[in-house]
Amino acid sequence: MDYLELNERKKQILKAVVDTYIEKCEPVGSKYLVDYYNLDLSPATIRNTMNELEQLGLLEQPYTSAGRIPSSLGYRIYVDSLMQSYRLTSKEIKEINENLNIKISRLDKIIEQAGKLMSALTSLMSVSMTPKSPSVSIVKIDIVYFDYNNFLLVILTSVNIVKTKHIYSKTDISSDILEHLKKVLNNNLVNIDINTVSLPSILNMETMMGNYSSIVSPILKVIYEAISEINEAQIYIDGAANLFNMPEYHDVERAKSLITLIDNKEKLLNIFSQSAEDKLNIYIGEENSITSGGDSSFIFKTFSLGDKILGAIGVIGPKRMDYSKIIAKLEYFSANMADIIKNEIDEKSNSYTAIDDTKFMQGGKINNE
Amino acid sequence: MDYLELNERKKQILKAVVDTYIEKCEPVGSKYLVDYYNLDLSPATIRNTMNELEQLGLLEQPYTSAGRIPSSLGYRIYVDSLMQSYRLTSKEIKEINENLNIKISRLDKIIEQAGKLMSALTSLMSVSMTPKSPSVSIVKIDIVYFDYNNFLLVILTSVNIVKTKHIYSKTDISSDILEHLKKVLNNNLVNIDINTVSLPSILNMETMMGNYSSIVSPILKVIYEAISEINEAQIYIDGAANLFNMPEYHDVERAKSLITLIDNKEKLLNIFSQSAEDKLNIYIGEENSITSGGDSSFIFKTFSLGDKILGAIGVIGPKRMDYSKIIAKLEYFSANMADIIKNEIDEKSNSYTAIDDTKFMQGGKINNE
DNA sequence: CGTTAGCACTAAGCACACAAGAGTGCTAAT
DNA sequence: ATTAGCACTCTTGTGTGCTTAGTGCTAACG
Repeated sequence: MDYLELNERKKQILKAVVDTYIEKCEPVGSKYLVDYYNLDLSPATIRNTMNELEQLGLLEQPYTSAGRIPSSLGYRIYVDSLMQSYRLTSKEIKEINENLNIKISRLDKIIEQAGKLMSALTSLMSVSMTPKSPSVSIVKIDIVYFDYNNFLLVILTSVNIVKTKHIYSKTDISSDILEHLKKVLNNNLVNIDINTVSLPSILNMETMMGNYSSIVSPILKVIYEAISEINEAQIYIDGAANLFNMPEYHDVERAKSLITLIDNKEKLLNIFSQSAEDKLNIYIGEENSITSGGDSSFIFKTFSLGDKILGAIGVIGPKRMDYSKIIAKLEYFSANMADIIKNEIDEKSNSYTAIDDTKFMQGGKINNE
Repeated sequence: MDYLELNERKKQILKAVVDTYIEKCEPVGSKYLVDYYNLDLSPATIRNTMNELEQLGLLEQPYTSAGRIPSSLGYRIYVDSLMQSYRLTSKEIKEINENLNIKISRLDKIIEQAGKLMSALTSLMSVSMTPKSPSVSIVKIDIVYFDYNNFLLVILTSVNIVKTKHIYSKTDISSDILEHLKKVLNNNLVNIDINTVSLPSILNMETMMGNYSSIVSPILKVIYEAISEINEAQIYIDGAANLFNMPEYHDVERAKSLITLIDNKEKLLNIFSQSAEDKLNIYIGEENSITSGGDSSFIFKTFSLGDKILGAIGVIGPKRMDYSKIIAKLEYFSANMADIIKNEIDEKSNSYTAIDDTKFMQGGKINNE
């Protein structure tokens, strides 16, 4: 089904139906269009056209002699070709800007916060994601010494991710051995693509450690783990409760299918990862696999600083969502996220910024020396 | 209303009503009790007793001439005094144990995973929390040097939390200054209660840095931030979709009130923090403030290793939940979490374990030296 | 020939009545 | 003190008819 096959009247009526349905969430009848759009046509003519649009698979009828609602394909044509792009009002921009003045500096927290804001702005459920970079290399490896048995592995990567991991060793390890290990690690792991690091290649380094190879072997495994975990993305969902304000999710089954995403984010991760960067991604109804019934749409966009992808943000809601408005907000958001983050760096703490991280050791017996 | 004021028959009937209602989720009538419990009484007698129990505020009638359902107070008496404690079957224990064999080592991930397991086991929504220690001190502070402008602050605490935070400085900082700063920090911050660290006390150290005070001043602010963030607890919610399987949450408003918790975890944090440690905490209906209508109950328990609290885990669901079974599982869980975590330390990676942590620097211009 | 008026038709929504069923409270008998 | 019996209450389900929104079709119209 192509947009070009539609004559002007069909386009006009399809657009009118979608616009109206987005607003009212009720099947749209011919009379309504006559009353509220100046089409200069009689209801009968509109009915005929609607019928043809139904034949084309762009409109649907919930039951005989009800009004029409758009099909997924109908929404698709609408989004691709018919919809007017919405211009944010200055009031809306002001509202966003006021809230974008985020007072935190961790990228993951910023992204989480952005998600919260996005769901508040759209009254939908928002999904935001920290970056998952396709090719990352290690810039530097360090090991911080706590005592003979406890260390902190620090890995700095080319995408400015700092990965830290606590290492606990039952056998004592002297700082000499550690220094040696550090050198070997930096010589062998720096500047190569993380995805090419294999367990054997890591264990190769064991032999380079000569006498210490057996002591160091388990540490290397931990390092391998840390490296493989660097690309783990984080997904935040917010505004789930918003769903219940929309009539389509008063049906418990539908609501459930979206709430399930909160527990199981893999699906979202898949969609995110197989989607285009820096482009608006729109999945309508059955076009995405996130909902069983195919009643929901998912729109998102990545945002970046320079050539670095910083994350992605989007919303999930009923097929009947106000695409143009949401797209406008999403575009504004992604365009400005980079600036916000940049500003943070400059303003925060008199030219200082910090990305922090807290984790727990599991009862390792760490003593002050 | 005290349990002791009830005679044997009242207790028996109250228990029977609660048990039945938990199972059936339908008002319980006198005839049902006669048929399924050998009370050796006629329906009429039971009706009289039920009436008295209603006067006492332990039972409620949805409408004239319906059966009875327990009130919050009724559940309370039931939970405190009437309920038989449930013994997990060997099959159930086996099921738990199989799933408790968690293959990860980060405490926060373990707790998240435990939450997932708990919700799967109970078919309710689970809530789990990482520890929030009342008194923590710093054991060691380190600063890892990346280049003249980028460092990683590492703080090791007495509760084995490793807090890391990236520091970016516009002005170059030599490793000499950094070494000096490290000494000052360790001399002044180690071994004192974190809650007593104030911003002025941190800025006092500025003067100790002599000539460098102005350069170091912003870094100290970041350090203060890091310290104040150490006690941040993390809350995980899982199994939200389970709610929709229960008739009480087919009412959208009720479901909404619980789903809201996912977006706004403060409420849960409050309840967690004002509750007893190492004791089972049970909040029935209006006894908690998490739901507007007071239709839900919240049960949780902290778990610890030695005298260290490792976290808390619990479930939220309808007042009509199978208290005895859930309590049994929660107890088993909290009793065994410490062991699991301990085992992890021993088994993982040939006597090594690691707690990791990944975060992002926001476009700081970090270069390999 | 495209457009429209007119009309028959369909299905949902709503109100209403009515019967069945579940379970009560009360009273009088045991 | 307990219970059988009965009237009463309220929910639930079903069936009926009316109304309403909106259709599809046909025949007339410019």
